[in-house]
Amino acid sequence: MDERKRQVLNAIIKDYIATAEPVGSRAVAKKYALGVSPATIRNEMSDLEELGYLEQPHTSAGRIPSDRGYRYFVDHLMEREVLTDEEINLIHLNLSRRLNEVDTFMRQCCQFISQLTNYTVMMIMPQVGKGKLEKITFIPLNDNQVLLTILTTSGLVSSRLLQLPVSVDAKSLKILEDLLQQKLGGKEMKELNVTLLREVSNLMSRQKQLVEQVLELMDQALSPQEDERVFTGGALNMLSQPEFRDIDKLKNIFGLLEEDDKIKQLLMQKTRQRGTSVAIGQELPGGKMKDCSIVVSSYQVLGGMTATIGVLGPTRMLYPKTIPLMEFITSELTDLFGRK
Amino acid sequence: MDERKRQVLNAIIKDYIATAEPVGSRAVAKKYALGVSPATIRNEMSDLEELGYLEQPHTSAGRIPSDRGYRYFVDHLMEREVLTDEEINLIHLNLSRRLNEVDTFMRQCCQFISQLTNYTVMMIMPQVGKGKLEKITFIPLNDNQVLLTILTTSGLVSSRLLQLPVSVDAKSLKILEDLLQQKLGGKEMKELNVTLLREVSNLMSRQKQLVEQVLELMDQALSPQEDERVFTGGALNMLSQPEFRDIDKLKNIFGLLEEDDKIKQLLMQKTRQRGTSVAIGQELPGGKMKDCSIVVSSYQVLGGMTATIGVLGPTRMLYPKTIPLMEFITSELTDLFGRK
DNA sequence: AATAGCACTCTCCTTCAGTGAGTGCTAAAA
DNA sequence: TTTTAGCACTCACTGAAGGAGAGTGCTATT
Repeated sequence: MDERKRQVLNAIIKDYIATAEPVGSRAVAKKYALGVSPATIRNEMSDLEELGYLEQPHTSAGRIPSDRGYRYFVDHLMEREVLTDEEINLIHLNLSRRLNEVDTFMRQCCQFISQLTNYTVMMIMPQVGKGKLEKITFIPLNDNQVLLTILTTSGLVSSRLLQLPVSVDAKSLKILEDLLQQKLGGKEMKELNVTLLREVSNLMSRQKQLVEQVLELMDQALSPQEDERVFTGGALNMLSQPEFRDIDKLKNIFGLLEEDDKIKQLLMQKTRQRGTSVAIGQELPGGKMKDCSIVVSSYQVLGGMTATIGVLGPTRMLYPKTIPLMEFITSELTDLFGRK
Repeated sequence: MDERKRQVLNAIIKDYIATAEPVGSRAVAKKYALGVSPATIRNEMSDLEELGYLEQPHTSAGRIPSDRGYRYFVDHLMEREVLTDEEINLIHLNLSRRLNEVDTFMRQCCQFISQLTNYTVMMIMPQVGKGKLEKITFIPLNDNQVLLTILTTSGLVSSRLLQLPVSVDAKSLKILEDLLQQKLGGKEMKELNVTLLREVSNLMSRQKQLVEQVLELMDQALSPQEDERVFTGGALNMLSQPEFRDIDKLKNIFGLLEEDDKIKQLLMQKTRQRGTSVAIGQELPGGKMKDCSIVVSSYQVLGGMTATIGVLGPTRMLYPKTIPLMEFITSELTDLFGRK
């Protein structure tokens, strides 16, 4: 893999990313003045194909990058674009705006990033289940309804509405609250399973039935299923990509976007790596997304938890732009959620 | 418009709904034994076209229903399908399941209805802003964060996290809470604008600055924009409709689905009518959705508020199935939210 | 008033040749 | 040995032409 091969590969990938059309030897020689003739380029292209970096849709067409080609491009060739001041300002403006409840914030964030990148965005929420419980509160709303709010060390608030089958007076509730606070405060959220809760319930022998019911509701409300919400935005952007003119491909992708579990799987797989990573084409699980890539980036929240953002686009993605963008955004988010 | 014309129109629309292909005179005569020859049918079809109920894609093709034709079908011709026991059970099962926080419930509801109908579903949440304020609570979480929860007469809870720029002690907060409760309790939510809040703030002269800030945050948090959340589900279903093989049409529709404001507009327009109503093709505003219809249905929530569900599909929609389905679902929801 | 017959229209499909972009190979030049 | 020019070849794409098929509209007949 000598220097000229790299130049040729770089040129082809850049051109293909820009045009979505197979790139011919003549075009490379012309646009990216490498000082050699098309014939020479052809030889190099032939070599690159043999090495697995390029593909040919049919014998008399130009070349397109293979997944492996993109991988090499991302790892070794591309020159990262530097964010413009304008973009930086825009990001600051949009991310610093009133720190809402997590839910709203995530939704806005998705929309904003999808506008910025022109790709589809998927996010998973910082998992409440992973911090330590800091404060637990019951608010009696009326005889049957109680609002349960939980604050974790990560600074996240999660609130759930509990429908009680029997009425409870405020005093009993207060006692229960104090007890739970005392027993559960400082514990890891994920330890709050039925077993532990039941232990507590044994202590409250007086109103055993009530306690049991409250605890069961709590357990249910805090289940991971409820916990790890998935957000998406900018699915529309997929429709503008020429590679997804085909309805069947679109069906695959939109099908995935409506299944939260699949998205989680997709994002979690890459989350272990710190910072920003890329999965290209076949590197994605399932095989249904062979023409897609995702840029996955995590940000830290207080308490050592991570939240994850994924940008989904065609393999022919603007990596040199998208990757720095996501790195910057997640570092901003880490800042935002990292300081109290 | 004699009986036979109606039979012919009915037959054509039923056939077109089933096949999405222009319907010819021969096909009508064969499948829907009307006891007359294709030639006779042709004459009737020609008349129906003159009356505006049918259209012809080109001279030598069969006929397809016009928007007006569908309208006549929905209003006068169609035989409503009766829900099967299976469907009724399924609906019961899915709607009665644990009454979660509104948010989660709405999301699940959207998904469920889109699966049931095979169309795209849009919902707007019961508007918190339309009930009366019943109970207001501050929960101090730490020095800077306060959780504001509001219960309305409709039985809905809405909670918002407030970030205070200065720290507040619990006692002051309690005083403020009591005062707000006293002054604002029983007031219509939509009256809770800055003016009224400021009035309150004048009463709290001691800690004026703090109060101002809290109130401003409250006002912001309760703004209608935050209030009227829009949910969608089953956008994927659109991709299976043959009329939306065309990417540009899809873009229009998906574009709309990502704009909450447009959806609100769409649903609100029809909401005034009680019960279930249908908007067909050009009857929809904007002109971008000329091949779509929506079935809009509202359900009542305690306190006289209404929430709205819209089912979006092609004009060639299974009206006889979808309309009864939506009527049943909304009546179930009214039941569910109507009883305490 | 309903129907059979028939010419006519228009789309869709297939075929076919022409065009152009691009390759791969070979032989000559550097 | 590497690079280049030349050239034949391949293959997708386009547009024209022709045939098939579905369906209509008109007219004459029942």
